[in-house]
Amino acid sequence: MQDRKAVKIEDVARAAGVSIMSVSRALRGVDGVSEATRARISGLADQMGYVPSRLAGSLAQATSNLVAISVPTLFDAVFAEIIGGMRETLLHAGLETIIETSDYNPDREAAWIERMITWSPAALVLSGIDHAPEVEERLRGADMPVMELWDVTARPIDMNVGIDHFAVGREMGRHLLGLGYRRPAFIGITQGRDPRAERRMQGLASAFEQADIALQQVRVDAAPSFEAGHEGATRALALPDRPDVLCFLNDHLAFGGQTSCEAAGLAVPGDIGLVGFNGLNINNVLRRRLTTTVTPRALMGKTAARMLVAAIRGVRAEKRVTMPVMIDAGATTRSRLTSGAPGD
Amino acid sequence: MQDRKAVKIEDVARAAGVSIMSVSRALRGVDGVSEATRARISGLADQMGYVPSRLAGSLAQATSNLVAISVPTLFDAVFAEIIGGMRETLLHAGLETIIETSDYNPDREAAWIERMITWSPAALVLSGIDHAPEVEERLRGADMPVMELWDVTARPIDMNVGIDHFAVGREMGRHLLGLGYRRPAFIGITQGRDPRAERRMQGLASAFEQADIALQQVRVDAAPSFEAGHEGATRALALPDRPDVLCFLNDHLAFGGQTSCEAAGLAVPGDIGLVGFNGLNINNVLRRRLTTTVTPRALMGKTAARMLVAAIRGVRAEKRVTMPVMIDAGATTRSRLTSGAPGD
DNA sequence: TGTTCTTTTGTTATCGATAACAATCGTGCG
DNA sequence: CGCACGATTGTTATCGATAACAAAAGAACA
Repeated sequence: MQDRKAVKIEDVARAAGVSIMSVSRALRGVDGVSEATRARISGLADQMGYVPSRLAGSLAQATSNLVAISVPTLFDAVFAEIIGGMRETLLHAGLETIIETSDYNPDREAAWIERMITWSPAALVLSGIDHAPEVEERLRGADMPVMELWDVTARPIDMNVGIDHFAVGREMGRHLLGLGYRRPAFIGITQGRDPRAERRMQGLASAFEQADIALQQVRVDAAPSFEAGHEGATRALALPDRPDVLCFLNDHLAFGGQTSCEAAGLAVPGDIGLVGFNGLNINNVLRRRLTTTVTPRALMGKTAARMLVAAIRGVRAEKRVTMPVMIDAGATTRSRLTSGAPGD
Repeated sequence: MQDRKAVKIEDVARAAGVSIMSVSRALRGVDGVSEATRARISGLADQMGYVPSRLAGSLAQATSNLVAISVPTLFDAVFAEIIGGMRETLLHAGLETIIETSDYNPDREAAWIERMITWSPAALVLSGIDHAPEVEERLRGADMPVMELWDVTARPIDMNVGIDHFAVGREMGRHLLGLGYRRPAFIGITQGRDPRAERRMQGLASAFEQADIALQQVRVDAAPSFEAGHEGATRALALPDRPDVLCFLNDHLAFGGQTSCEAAGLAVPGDIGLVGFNGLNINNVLRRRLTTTVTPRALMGKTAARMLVAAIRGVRAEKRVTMPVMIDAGATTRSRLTSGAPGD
């Protein structure tokens, strides 16, 4: 019995000698069929190789079980981890995920949202809080749950789970000040491409500013990557006022920068400090543990997914969650003990 | 004019004073409407904020524009790159992608395929050629294009683009033999979880076997990761017959293993050789370039996507493509020149 | 000017389910 | 014994599009 011609609900109904509604009810597990007939029907459906059509089902219900998720990139394990954190919870709730990579481009995100809306998704998940102008307007009107993830804002489109990037940067800045660093440099990619990184940089700058220290900046015109860090660090080391600590956009760049420093014959952390962001797993196997801020990616995903599932089911409790982060003091900055905090 | 109550094709038709079929034709860009009315209709549709329903459209056409892609994991940049390679081509052809991570679990893949079929996807993409038994049977019958990616087989379900992992392993084995290595060890994860890695291992073993050398094996019960390589290398170095070259499942494990060697006070490549697989970008910024096999991930994805698009449009030319790979001699194995190939 | 062919436009059935309401069946109770 | 109510089952309309066929309008030609 190959399903040469796909069997549909009607065929099952005929075979079972019941109406299609009974089949529909039986297979969806909703109320309104006796246990006896439900068992008979679902047995028959299995046996006949019945495959329901989500297209038809979703059309009739005017909503699908698709959760559409947009992230900037999958090359950064961070987003893979966030997605991983969401997926299990969503799958458990019978929701399918569809993933887009916007490549840090708001217009791409906007175009994708337009396309996704044609699928009547159960919910929409966006990375960050910076969107193309038309997007906000579009989504605030819709009654579909929208989750903005990874960054926080006082006025989310709908729901929001993330970390406070400005505070993260400031915290790290204070930490570095405490360790005696006085010539910090930030190494990132082209201004504005990664708004979260910009906010961290601003936080960092604000911390140093309180000590009347200016944060130097080096920008590489590339995607956030090992290579970008490598190049950025190389350029930073050539600055007239050579920095005593390099704060990278994230761990990836920091790893790439590390080799630049070694190539330049600089000892880490003796001659120069290196700081990343995220606390990737690779850190667990490095000889010299990177000083970084550890972000709760998987937990963030899971939290967001739980809130989404609740919202989809009509329960709307909390709307905004700021997740805690933790500085990993690491070994690529000098430890407090040995710091002789030289005035400059 | 917010689309409080979603405008549908009928509303546009009424507004334009034409039938819904004219609107349908006009907006899809199919033949059968004059240029004048097409322009008028699509202008009106824009203005009214009309958003077509893919659910309805796909139901009527009995096929969606969804291409469903299953990969083992997104934590490995390799799969992110393959997906990246496909996406652009698919998007260009008006196809949407939906991604699953099976976590190297055939049953999860099988369950996902069942779920995806309910969406009438335009095509299905699977990683590798090893599937749950029911999957092959299920898909060979279906008339939907199916692409098996990343590995090659003489008898694909439908289409197949990949590399010959056995040959890759054998090639590397010969290379290492030529460099004088005589005590090789393979470091992987639990047997069978990653079938491609097993085939590479077998290729490696077969090369060494021809020189009457046995390949030792170390298995770590974990996901392929930096940490797994770290632990595997540590264990390999403790073997009674200490290996002179460690062949890791992939670059990730090799990077993790590198620190083990350094921690053990072994010089690379002086005391021990390290070999990876894939040629990840990180290799471009390492002080010591990893000896590895470079795989054409993005190109593979692009090639597969092109073939899929053709198949979806009804053109079916080539069905099987084996992509070339290249050994990157790197600096974590001794160079031919300095090798004194000591007999053991 | 009438006929035929080609374009353009419209009508109706259909895709495969679910929602809302209608009908039937038992059973408890006065 | 008969009525009413809850549990089960069925009927019809609908979701929002496309396919297939039908009709009308122009263009070309004798």
